[in-house]
Amino acid sequence: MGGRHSRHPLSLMRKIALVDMNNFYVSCERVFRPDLGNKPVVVLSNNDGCAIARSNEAKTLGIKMGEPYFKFKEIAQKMDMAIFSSNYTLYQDFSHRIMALLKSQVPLMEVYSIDEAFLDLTHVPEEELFSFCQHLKDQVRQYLGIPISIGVSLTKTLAKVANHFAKKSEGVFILLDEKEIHTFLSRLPVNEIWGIGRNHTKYLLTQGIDTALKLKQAPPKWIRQKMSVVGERIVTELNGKIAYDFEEDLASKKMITVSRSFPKDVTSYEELEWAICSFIERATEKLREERMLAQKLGIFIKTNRFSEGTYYSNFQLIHLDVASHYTPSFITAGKKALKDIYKPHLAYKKAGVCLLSLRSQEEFQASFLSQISSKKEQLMLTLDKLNQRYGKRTVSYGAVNQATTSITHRQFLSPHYTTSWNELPKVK
DNA sequence: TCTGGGGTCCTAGGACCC
DNA sequence: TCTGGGGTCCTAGGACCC
Repeated sequence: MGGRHSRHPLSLMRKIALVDMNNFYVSCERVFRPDLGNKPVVVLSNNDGCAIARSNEAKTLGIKMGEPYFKFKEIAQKMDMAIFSSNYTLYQDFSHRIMALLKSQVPLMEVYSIDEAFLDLTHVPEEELFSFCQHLKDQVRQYLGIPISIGVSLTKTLAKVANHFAKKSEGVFILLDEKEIHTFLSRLPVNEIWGIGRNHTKYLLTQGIDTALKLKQAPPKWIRQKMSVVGERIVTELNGKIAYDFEEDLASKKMITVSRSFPKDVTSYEELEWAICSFIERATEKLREERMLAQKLGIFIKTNRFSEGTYYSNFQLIHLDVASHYTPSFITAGKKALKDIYKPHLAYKKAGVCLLSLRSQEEFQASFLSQISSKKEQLMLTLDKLNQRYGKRTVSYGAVNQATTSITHRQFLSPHYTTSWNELPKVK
């Protein structure tokens, strides 16, 4: 497959692979149910609300991503479709194992999502690329039972494109040759490009840009004006120049969210408060797992966006005095914020919390300690002056030492991370 | 009856400072 | 009538992703 006549000098040419696990959640379920190999299979979201993964057979039957279950329940029964509630723990575990296997085969890898990873294959000679990828694919299939597709090209965006065509062929697709890139981009609808969503598609179509090739050839300045740097980067990448390089460090999280749709409408303040508190509990748990602290808490509540009548959705952000990972301080703030945005006589369908302004414990600790110690120094200087004026021993230096040590201790070594639920009402 | 959950990045505009 | 200018930081909201 292609690449032999590339005009790029080898030394400058990056080869980037995108590995994508096919119909990932469905494939995980199939590992334990080989009998479902050729049957339509669908995995549902939380509360069994809508389809979030579909086997090829289910796609053929017209089941859309995100389609509510009640809308295709009938056809599901008629076609003997296998339906699963989602099991994220299982999928996460599969993902970790596959990523570890891939990582052991390449010098540089970036995990992009639960079912996708970018690999740097620059070191693999062009004529060996195909078999190298084929081997990766076979290994994952053999050891973990999950089918994957691999697309290789010059940039991440083009690797995504290559992967798109890999899915339509044998699962491996190498797209390095300029002419071939041209050909395949001309066959790709503009909305299939990574980063071009509904809104940009709509706009581009009005401008007569309906294929990836036309976007590639669009003037970058005009694109920048209309679609900001994001659009400009996409064009750059389509032209084979890297705009999104591998992420070096394992970037730490910038936000932690916990939210749920309620299976039934929630009307009482107490139930809502209970939900918010349990979300905060889970969110702060995640925060501690990440070894981080947060200084802001956001809470939101929404009524059903699909039902007629007034739609109410509100969000409230609370600034804590001190960054923390201590559940009760967020609970207190959350309860107060909920009072501000809660409106009685409404049926709430969804609520959630998010933690923002995250910092690593180490970073925060360092700045906190330096603040404390500079305060302490100031205090000591003042004490010196006082003692000189009024005679020594008037004020004890020991007291200052003790106070600062105690503050430090309380801030970082408190064992009381979780809260007790005694004061919270139970939901029947 | 029933419609997911968790993220990232960018921009414009306001507040504030010198 | 004339009414600084530049920088930074923060926030809300939009767009997109899996």
